[in-house]
Amino acid sequence: MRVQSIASIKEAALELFAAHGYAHTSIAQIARKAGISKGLMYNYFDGKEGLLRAIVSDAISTGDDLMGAGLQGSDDPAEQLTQLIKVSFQMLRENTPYWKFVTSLAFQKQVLDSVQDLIGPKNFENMMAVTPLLASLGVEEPEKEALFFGAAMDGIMMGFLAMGEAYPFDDMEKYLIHKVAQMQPKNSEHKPIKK
Amino acid sequence: MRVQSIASIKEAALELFAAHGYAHTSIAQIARKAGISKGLMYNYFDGKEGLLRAIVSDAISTGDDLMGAGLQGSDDPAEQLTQLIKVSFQMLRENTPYWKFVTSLAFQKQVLDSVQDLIGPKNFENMMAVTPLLASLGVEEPEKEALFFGAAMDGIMMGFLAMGEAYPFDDMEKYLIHKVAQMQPKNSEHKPIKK
Amino acid sequence: MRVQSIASIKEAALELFAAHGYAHTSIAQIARKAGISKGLMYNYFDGKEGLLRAIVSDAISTGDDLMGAGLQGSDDPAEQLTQLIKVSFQMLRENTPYWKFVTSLAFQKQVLDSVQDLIGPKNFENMMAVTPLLASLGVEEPEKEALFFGAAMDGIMMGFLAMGEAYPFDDMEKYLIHKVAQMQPKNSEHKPIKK
Amino acid sequence: MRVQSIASIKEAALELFAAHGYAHTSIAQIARKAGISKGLMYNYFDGKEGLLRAIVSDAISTGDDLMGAGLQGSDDPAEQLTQLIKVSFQMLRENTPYWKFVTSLAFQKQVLDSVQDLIGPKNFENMMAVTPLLASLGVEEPEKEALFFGAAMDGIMMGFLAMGEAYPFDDMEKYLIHKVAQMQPKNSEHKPIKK
DNA sequence: TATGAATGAGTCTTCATTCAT
DNA sequence: CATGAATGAAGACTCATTCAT
Repeated sequence: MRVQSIASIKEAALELFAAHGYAHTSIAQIARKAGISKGLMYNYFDGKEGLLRAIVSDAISTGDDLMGAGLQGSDDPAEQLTQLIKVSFQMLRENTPYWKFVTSLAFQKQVLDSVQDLIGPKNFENMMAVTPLLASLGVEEPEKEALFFGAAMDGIMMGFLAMGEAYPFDDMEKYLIHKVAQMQPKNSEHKPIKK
Repeated sequence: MRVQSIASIKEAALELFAAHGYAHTSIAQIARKAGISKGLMYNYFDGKEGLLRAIVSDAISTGDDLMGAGLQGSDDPAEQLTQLIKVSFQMLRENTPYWKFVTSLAFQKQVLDSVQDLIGPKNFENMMAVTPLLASLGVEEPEKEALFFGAAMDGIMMGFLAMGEAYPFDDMEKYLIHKVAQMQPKNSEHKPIKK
Repeated sequence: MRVQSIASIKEAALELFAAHGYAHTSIAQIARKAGISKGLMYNYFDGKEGLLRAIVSDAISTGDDLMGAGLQGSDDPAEQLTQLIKVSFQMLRENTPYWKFVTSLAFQKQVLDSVQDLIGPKNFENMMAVTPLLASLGVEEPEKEALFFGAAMDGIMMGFLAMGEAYPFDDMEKYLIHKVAQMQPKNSEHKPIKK
Repeated sequence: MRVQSIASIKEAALELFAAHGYAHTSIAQIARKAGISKGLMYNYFDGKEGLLRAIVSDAISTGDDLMGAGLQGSDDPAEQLTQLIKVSFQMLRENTPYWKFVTSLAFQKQVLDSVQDLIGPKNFENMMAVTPLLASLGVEEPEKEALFFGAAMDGIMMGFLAMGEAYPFDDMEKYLIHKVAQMQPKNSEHKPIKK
């Protein structure tokens, strides 16, 4: 029962935050949508901000799991990169308003610092994961290329989130995968590095 | 005096919006900082939202002017691209909080739709400007590459705006310029790079 | 107009605080009684607490003025002490609920510290004023007697405030004055000290 | 176990009331500190108010017991008065926050009337106990002197409670005892002071 | 052109109390 | 005897906007 309530609160809040933004979603709206009283929310979360934190935390876990799963599907770096791209694009496609919301938090001073603490390190972690893959593909400056690659991913997401269906999202996914394929070292005699 | 008042209102509002966000800046604060009364603001702008619209509109003009100037400095596509990059990075460096704010607007449902109408087309326009440059550099799929390139620019901006000084902003600028240099067509007989 | 509003807010708040206590008086009640909107209160005072502070501050000023006036009516210490007593009792008689309220604040942790800062020093100041009077009346330990005297005054007030009309307030006033009269030095040959 | 629970609830509530005030202590806090559930509290007490009433009632009993013990230590009125003073001061010294809280209740309209019914008569009872002692010491107006004396005690308590360590509490105790000693009747042939 | 007093709807948050289990 | 999930009313505070002057 407890678990049920918490879940429905989070769910309702997430949808409303994604639809109208954090600031423009009231506790009353969340409670109404979740089918509970306003007060109950405060039994489980540390205010509106705590609720946001919980949601973002969940989101990051989900993202990490998906990314992790993408990496484990293969030992080939090119394949892994491709998987990473596919998983990311799929995530965005399936839950567009939600990721739009999470991304927007990175820019909002008005939103609690603690949330930014959760989001901030993600960029860095992503780069750390991609760098060795690029290195084993023979890229000259793998760290910078990882940053560049990550930036492109973010930018595509940004374009998609900002422009919506008008953005050639699927084409960009293919283009990225195509670029990865081009990175394939000619002399692929030495086995891909197993990580 | 009318012009003077309008300018000081915009200036004050911009600084406050950039510093605390749109939602967390009150009309009272703006009026105080601008040295005018709350009422006067309503003589010149259509409420808080109208003020925001005016500011964003100015910002976009400024950005366009800078971009245009960057393009006109040379006839060589590689040079022009390089200039575009340099100008963009410089703009961000010189006015970080301001661009962080403008960028954040792209993600905020809470902020007036009319503002998004101003921002939205920018991505497309940028792509339109870059595509012919890439084409003359012999890039195979210039449209997609323009989008990709623009996305990378946006992503770098995002990283810088979100992470601040921790982001290797200068390095990324060099890396981008380096990439442009590599695009140089083989038959570069007609125009050697000057700089 | 501004002055008028501020005055009516203070007046309404004072009456309500005195009648129902600080915690049990709502901003809505104050606004209704003062005939203004809830919001206006926040234009002039720093919230409910700021309003309280302003009221207490006013009260202390009033008290100081009355006390000062009491002391200036004569050069004779016994007369001055008597005046002090009379003025104090009169103050309590005329504005009982009000002083009950102010006194109660000294005991309330829940009420802002800054209010206690205003009230706290009063006890000390009163003692400082009475000590020289007692000294010139030949009292052996004037400082302690001043504290004792002040304590008795406070205690009488407390009794009156707690018990209301059942407390022999007038009798106690006479008794105090009688005690002061007994302090009169027999050899009153040396003139009273002029302060 | 019932007794145990009741005791721990009272104890926890008393400490919290004393530390943060009645209004600023929540049932949840009390239950947590007492190690029981919120619901259980309502099995034993008639809500928050009933709990307060029970606590105050206990406090008054304790006070009465101490006072009674003080009176029974001797037959000499002066000795008895001295004992009363010592016991009272000791009580305050040992449990300052607690008495500060109980005293504050006398001033709080916000707190249940029924509590004031418990506290109110105390003043009167104390006077009734002291009057005969003063009479046998030859004081002229023993009733008024008893009230005056009681008021001084209350006032000292107020000063101590309001000002804390800054108040010369110990000195005032000695001064009071000194005053009692001076009341000694001239024909003190029958019983010299022992201590 | 300019002021700032005034409004009132909208928000978050707290908490004593109830009740199904 | 005991729990704690759930409620809902109440309260403090914010702020864009209006309007008489």
